[in-house]
Amino acid sequence: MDREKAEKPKQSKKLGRPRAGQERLTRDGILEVALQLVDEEGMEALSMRRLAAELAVDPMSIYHHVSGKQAVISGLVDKVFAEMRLPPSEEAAWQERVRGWAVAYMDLAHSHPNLVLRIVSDGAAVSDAMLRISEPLYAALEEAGLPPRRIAVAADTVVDFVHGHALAEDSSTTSGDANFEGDLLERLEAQPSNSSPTMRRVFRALAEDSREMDPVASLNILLKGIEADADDESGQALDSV
Amino acid sequence: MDREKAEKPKQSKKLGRPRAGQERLTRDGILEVALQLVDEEGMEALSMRRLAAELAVDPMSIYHHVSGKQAVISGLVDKVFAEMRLPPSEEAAWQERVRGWAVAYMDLAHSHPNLVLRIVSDGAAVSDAMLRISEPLYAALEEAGLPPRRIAVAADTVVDFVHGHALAEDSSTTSGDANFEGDLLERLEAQPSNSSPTMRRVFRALAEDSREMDPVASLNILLKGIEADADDESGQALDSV
DNA sequence: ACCTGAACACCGTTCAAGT
DNA sequence: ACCTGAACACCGTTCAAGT
Repeated sequence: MDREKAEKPKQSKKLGRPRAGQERLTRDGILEVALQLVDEEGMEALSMRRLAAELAVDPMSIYHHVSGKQAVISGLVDKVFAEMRLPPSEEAAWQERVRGWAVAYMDLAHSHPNLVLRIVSDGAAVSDAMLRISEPLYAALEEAGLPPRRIAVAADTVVDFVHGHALAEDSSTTSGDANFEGDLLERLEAQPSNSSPTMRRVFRALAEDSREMDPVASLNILLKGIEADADDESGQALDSV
Repeated sequence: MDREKAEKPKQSKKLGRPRAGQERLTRDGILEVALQLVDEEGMEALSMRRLAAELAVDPMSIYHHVSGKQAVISGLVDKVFAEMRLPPSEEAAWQERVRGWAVAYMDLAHSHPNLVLRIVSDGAAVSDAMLRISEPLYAALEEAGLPPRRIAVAADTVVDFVHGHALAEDSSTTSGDANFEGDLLERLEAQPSNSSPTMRRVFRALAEDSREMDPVASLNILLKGIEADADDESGQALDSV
């Protein structure tokens, strides 16, 4: 935790013998420096050799603590998930709790933008972490009165949406352009004039509307859909239980 | 389109002069072979050098037709988007048309699993392609009677969900394990016994339920939410217009 | 105009050796 | 036990030269 940061590989390679019991290199220390590197310079800056330089250590030394680069990345995802903190919101309505969970998860992704792609796609690392953080989501959905199968469907829907949204936010900020929304309208109007009439109408109206697009509006759609599902006794098509 | 595939770099490097006007290397030909390579061997098999070998050409020749590796990848994403075909479904209800659009997009992602990560995250390539395929989605949502702002929110919600779902499908099949669902229950029960009671209940019930998890169930939740949004005259919180 | 080869500045990882 | 250095088999891309 309070490991000293090796700011530059400026220290001489010859260090004094480390105090007994306090190893120079630890898995946690490696991950901490790796996370800093990724946060500051992006995923493409993370190489085993660069990481070693940052740690003022021979590249190969790292392999004594983690099995390889893939393990470093998975470790980072894991570490970031461990940071997720939910608002306390115990006796709130289930809708509020679902919203709170989704927002907390979105914030988590948002606070490490360079890692978003791995967070949403590193199946192995994520599924473990997901198990640890998802209970409040499932509990809230159970309180909505849904049977198990519909709880699972609703939870997947929320999680998949959050993942997709995190990616969209990430690649719209990452890929250069500041004004992504107005940009779309421009490119649309550069197209043949009979194409995409509805989108033109929509984006034109949006251009005169300064309000930000709030992902909570999407969450509200999800919540209304889940409510409707909870009120529907008949079981939609195949989904009773 | 009907370019001959260079199966192995078995041809001698010394080729006869190509027929006039029919260049040996074209952007399309490069992308076609690259897509085949990615589909068959995955993203990590795609290197400029490997691609050149597949084309029986010097690695550097490729740079005369595309600006670099990133451009190849964006080109692939673009190419794949161009393949999207919607079911005709003109006079269907708007719900049916939204569902049809989402399913077609999911199928698109599904048919190139190794490219999913780029499809959902290559902002630059995607936003162009997105403009070309999204009109039917926006048109269906307009028919639902939503004002522009809510059309945009609903469309984003659908797109983000589809992206998240495509990723989840991809990494659950990619990351080894066959039985992903049962696997979760096992790992859950290996945890301290007081943890995640709701999730245990849900997954236990699901384990005795052989039916597949159908993403259409999630789409139905979205549709019910959008319907509720369309029926709500008051404008939810900040979203009138 | 189009293609090539050598070269540069990197990668991740294995393996045998050092302290 | 922990760390190291050389080596292997790769990368993407620049640049000057060939036909």
